[in-house]
Amino acid sequence: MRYSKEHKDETRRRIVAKAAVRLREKGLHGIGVADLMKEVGLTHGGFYAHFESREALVIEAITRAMDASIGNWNKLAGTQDRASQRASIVEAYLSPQHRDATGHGCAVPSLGADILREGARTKRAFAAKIEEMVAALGEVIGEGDPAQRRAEAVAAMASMVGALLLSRLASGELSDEFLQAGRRTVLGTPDAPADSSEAPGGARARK
Amino acid sequence: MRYSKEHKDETRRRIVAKAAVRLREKGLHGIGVADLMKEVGLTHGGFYAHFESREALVIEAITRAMDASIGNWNKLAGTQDRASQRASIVEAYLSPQHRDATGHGCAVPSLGADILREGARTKRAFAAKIEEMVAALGEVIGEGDPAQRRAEAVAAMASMVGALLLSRLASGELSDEFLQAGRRTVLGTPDAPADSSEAPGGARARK
DNA sequence: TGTACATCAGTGAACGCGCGTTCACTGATGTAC
DNA sequence: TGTACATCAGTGAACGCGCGTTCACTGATGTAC
Repeated sequence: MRYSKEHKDETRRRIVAKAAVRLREKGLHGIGVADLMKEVGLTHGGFYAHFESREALVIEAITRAMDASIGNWNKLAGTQDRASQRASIVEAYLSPQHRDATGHGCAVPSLGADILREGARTKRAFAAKIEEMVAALGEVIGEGDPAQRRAEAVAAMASMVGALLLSRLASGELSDEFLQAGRRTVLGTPDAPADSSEAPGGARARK
Repeated sequence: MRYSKEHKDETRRRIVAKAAVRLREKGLHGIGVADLMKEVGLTHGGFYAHFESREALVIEAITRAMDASIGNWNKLAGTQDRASQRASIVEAYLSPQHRDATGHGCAVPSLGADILREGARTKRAFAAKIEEMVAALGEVIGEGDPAQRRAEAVAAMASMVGALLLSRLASGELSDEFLQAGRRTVLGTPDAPADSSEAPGGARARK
């Protein structure tokens, strides 16, 4: 063999990693095989030594991206009390950093709509990962019995995904308002339950 | 002139209407000029008698789709007390019907992620419509002073968009759980604040 | 009222381009002897 | 240790296809006379 097994595995890993970033940034059809391989420093013909088809790579890249989210959440489990864990996750998810780092963020807001139009294989893989995300989230942020924890995770995920997507879509002021609203919805209303200190136009503290 | 002015306007309207449906269903690049014109009963060459470019049509179709949402909400204003209006909107938005009717539903969950990768013109048009949606929603469902109403609208929109998107992505059981969770988040927890009657596996009443 | 001409929404072939995939080939390295 | 051969990750031209856009043309109808 020209290259060791490790070399081939490493090349494959680099392709998947790059795809996981670029697909989230540019959409499920936003980058082609040729451009992707060029970014990894190779030519497009070699792609099919690693993957059966473009779709196979897409599924792997998505899986990898979502496993990263799940892994981050699992790592947090048991490190603090549940309320603090919830706060950590929500603050990170609804931060301007996450909003602006599409390529390295959660795949649900950036690729969700795209996935709905893909083939059954891709859709199934994504749906399975969403189940895992809910389960992981329930373990880290939920309180009470399993059903209660799951319900909290489901609700939190919906608000976080919607707030992040809308904060990316909205311009200026409103973008931060979505992040802020999402934090309040999921964490309760810590600072001011019904005050009017958030008059439009005011600067909005983050974090 | 071969056809009256009304005839041309009518043709144009049919193209925009069909595009508004198909784009939401199949994504911003999911239907081409030729197929779209065929669905309207014409050939593709005639397209450019109506639109400067495909992008121009896309912007118009999106605008039309979002105006429909805004119009629906505005129509409701003042017909009931605000709490009932809120319930009407949320029940409709997070209904299985809306989940399953991508082509006729809210453009935000179905096209939001696509929009982020489009040109500045498309992005600006979409952002402006999101502002309008928030404003309309605040008028119909919000309580209190304007800032408070706006904050409620922003929060409600985030939860509704996220819940709908996730309910489309999730398979089986979890799909309904997202709709249910979204309803509870936005409407409060009407039936059972912290009970465990929603054990996984149980049938879930809708409406 | 009747006729010749102008208009222009719609037609359909053609274009240039980018894409996913295929395939014959290369050449560095592991392996057999 | 040294040499001939086999392997296979990676190369780059070529393919078939679909897309957005252009353009010369058509032909039904409005308008001028």
